[in-house]
Amino acid sequence: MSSCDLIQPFLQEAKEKRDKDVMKSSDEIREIFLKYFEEKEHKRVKSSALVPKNDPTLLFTNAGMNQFKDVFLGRDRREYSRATSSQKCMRVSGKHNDLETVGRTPRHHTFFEMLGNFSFGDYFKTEAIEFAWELCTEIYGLDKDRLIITVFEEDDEAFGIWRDHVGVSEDRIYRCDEHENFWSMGDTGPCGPCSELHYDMGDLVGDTTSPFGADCDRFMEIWNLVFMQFNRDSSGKMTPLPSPSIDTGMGLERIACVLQGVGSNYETDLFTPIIAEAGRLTGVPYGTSPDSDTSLRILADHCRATMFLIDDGIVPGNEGRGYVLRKILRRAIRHGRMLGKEEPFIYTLTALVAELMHHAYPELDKSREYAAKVVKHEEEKFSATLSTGLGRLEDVFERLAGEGQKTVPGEDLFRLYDTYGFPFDLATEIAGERGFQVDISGFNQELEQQRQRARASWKGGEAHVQAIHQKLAARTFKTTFTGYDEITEVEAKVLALVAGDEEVTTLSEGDEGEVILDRTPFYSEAGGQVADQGSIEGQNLQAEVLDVQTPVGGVRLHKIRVLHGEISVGDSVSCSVDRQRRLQTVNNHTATHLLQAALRNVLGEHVKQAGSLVAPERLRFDFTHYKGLSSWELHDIEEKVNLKIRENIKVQTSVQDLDEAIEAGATALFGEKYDQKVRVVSVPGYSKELCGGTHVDRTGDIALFKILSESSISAGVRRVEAITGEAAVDRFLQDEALLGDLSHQLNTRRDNLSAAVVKLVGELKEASKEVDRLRLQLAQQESSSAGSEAREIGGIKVVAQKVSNVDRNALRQLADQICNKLQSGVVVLGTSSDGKVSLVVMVSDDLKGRVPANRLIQPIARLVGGGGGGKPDLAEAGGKNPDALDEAIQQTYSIVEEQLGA
RNA sequence: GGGGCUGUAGCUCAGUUGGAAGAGUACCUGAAUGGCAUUCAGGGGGUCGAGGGUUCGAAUCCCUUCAGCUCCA
Repeated sequence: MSSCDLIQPFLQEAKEKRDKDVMKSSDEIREIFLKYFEEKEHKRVKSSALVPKNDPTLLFTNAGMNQFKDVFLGRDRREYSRATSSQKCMRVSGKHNDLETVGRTPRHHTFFEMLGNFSFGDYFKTEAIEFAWELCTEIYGLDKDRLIITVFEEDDEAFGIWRDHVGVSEDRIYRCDEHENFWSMGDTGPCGPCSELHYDMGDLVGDTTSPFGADCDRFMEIWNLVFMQFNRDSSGKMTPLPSPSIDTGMGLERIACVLQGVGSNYETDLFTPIIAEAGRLTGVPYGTSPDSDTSLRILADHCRATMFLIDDGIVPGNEGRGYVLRKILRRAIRHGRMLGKEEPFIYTLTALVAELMHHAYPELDKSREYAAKVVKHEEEKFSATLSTGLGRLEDVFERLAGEGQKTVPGEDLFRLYDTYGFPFDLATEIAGERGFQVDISGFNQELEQQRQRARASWKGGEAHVQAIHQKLAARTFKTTFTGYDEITEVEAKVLALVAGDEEVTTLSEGDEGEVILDRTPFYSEAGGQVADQGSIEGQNLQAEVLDVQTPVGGVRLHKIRVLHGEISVGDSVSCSVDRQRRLQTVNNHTATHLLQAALRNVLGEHVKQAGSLVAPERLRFDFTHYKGLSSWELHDIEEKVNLKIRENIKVQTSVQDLDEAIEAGATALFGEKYDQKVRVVSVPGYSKELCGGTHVDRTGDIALFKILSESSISAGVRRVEAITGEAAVDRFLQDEALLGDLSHQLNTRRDNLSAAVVKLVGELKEASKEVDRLRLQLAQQESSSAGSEAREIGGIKVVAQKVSNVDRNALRQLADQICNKLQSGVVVLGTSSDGKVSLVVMVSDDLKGRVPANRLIQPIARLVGGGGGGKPDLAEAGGKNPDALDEAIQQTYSIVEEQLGA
């Protein structure tokens, strides 16, 4: 094989670089890969974000093909059939969970970059294999004698290509089983055999004798070529795909390891600067001991992951992706501590990561400072978690010492870990220092139980796309959207009709169903903007449009209800959007863009959209920010948005090439997939966003912008809700009326309202205190004028009285005073108000053993139709029968007598 | 998605079968003292996260909800 005419100059250049040793930097290795496939007519595609879009089955992007998944599945089409990318990936949960092994092996990472080339029904096995071989041997200059090939055991075709076409000798081609060399996306869908390139590390890892296939570090898989050849249905039957595809993946860290001639990925230039800096900061340089080296490797890995996750809009939190980030960060902090560094320092390492990687990922520059802030905050918070955990651990030690135990039960350790986030290994270490054993198996048992609980309740899965919609998608309808300019009386033709789960030819009066048109003014719900509503009319038809959705690419479904007549496939109809509703929505949409610009302006460049809703009534915008907004900031934001509205700027829209638009600074939603041609909406001089939504003509149309609320929706994500136009004006008028009413009620000028309320509240407080005081005084007078002399019952002074105009608090205070005056005795007071009775019984300390208040009060309370209780020195009760109060008070003496006698 | 924990004065937190909302610290006032967390006396400060229920009575029990922490997926 030879044909590399196309890339002769490129090949020449590569060879020269190799000879001069400049090809060895990872930046260069990545660039060469992408450049090579560009030379082979591949479209260079930017890495998608670590947060997969529209794929609930994935927590993180974990392979280069993720962003092309819908293309492979035939749900989406691109303008190119060959692509290449360097994809950011995370393998930290689910099927590929490498977290525990990171840093302990030379190869595993949480974050890594996957180089890949893809064919969407274009070339297949022969070219894929040729490309891989040529790039490895001719361009990267790998030693052919160190390369080992594997193919799927039944894939004679691939075996043949390697042996006959490429010329690899048979003894270097291994056939592997389904487990190793057969790939599938899920239980159903595209699948096929793979072929892998392995590199013999040999002397680099000090192992030149292990056979291929042994569990060792000698042979490293560097490239996996997946041949998407079949479609597997739910019964397991495989049918050949009409246009087979290619998906390949080569870990950048691994090929760098090979090309830089080192034994471990951690010794490549992707890691060494971070490890060196971590060593400097902790004072434990690399090479000090195996344990400290492991910690340094973990630190380096986790710092990379942290920086990239934060850049993609993730904030440490307590669930989902945020939790994974927190876990990674805390592991890093923990290893920093193991190296003796307790003060925050990880945040300087993440900044270093941003600096090292900014050639390939220039966006990191923008989030470097923000990431440092977030990481430092997390480092400080973890310290707090550790110290409360430490306190709890001390309590456990104390308890065990009291019980004479020598082993910390697994239950305690698990509780500390599960509830308070105290690391198990740290607890073990401290226990050891205090001379305690730990029950490891007990701990693991608890952990396993928790895992099972969580798994048992896991219901998640892929979002369900109705079969009928899938079927329609295959027919590739084309619906032209006229709704940017033309929204009423748009002539269209009915292409298809759906009722329930079936395709139909006609919908009649009273029916609800879905219709696909060739042209439509109706906006389909997307990008947060809700769908248009309106009407469809025809010769013998009147129907209302309730909703418009696009469940699968290319299928724009109008959900309608037929009011009169009927609609059939092939009919010509006239479509009109509800104009009022649309205008309000449009106001809110453009305002959302202004809001986002203002947020970045006021809060900083780290603000990233995390969701939005644009409805006719209001708009909602979620974004990443680490703390609540002050009223000053909110005010500032409102002011800036309103200023732009008053400037009455002409809103411009244009269709541009994606890369050009991004280059020109357009804000793209992270994780969103865009076509190659994108629509850019800009408010010149202020905002520029990729957006398919509908917008106002001039910003002045919005009239007024008012924020209604600002709140938190999850850790690190804030939500702002706002209104515009008519709704905002209405709101303003309502507020006006309210203020007018208030100043009238308080009889003061409106600029004095606040002061007046403060004064009023203060006075009210004073007054109610005064009332309490006076009531008590009154009650005192009443009780003394009623001749409160105590009766002697069995040598005990007893006072029983009814008082008026006191609340329960005063009743208690009064009883307290009388009791003090008696020095030794029993006081029973009762009062009634609002048809209810309150009773208090107080007994001096010396008597509470003989006549406990809580026992005495019960029979008295029964007399007034209630119950009560309390402590021996003080009891309270209530009742519902005020008429019986006098009688109950009188009965007190005999009840005391009874209880003394008993 | 499933567990566990927390929410009480500006801050750190007590609060027992449901029965008087507390301590330390900070703050204010007064007096004494004068060397590194000065002492003493007095005082202000609370929708006990929110809403509902049970009860004569709820910080406490039940339900709902919000926020934070933490583990598992």
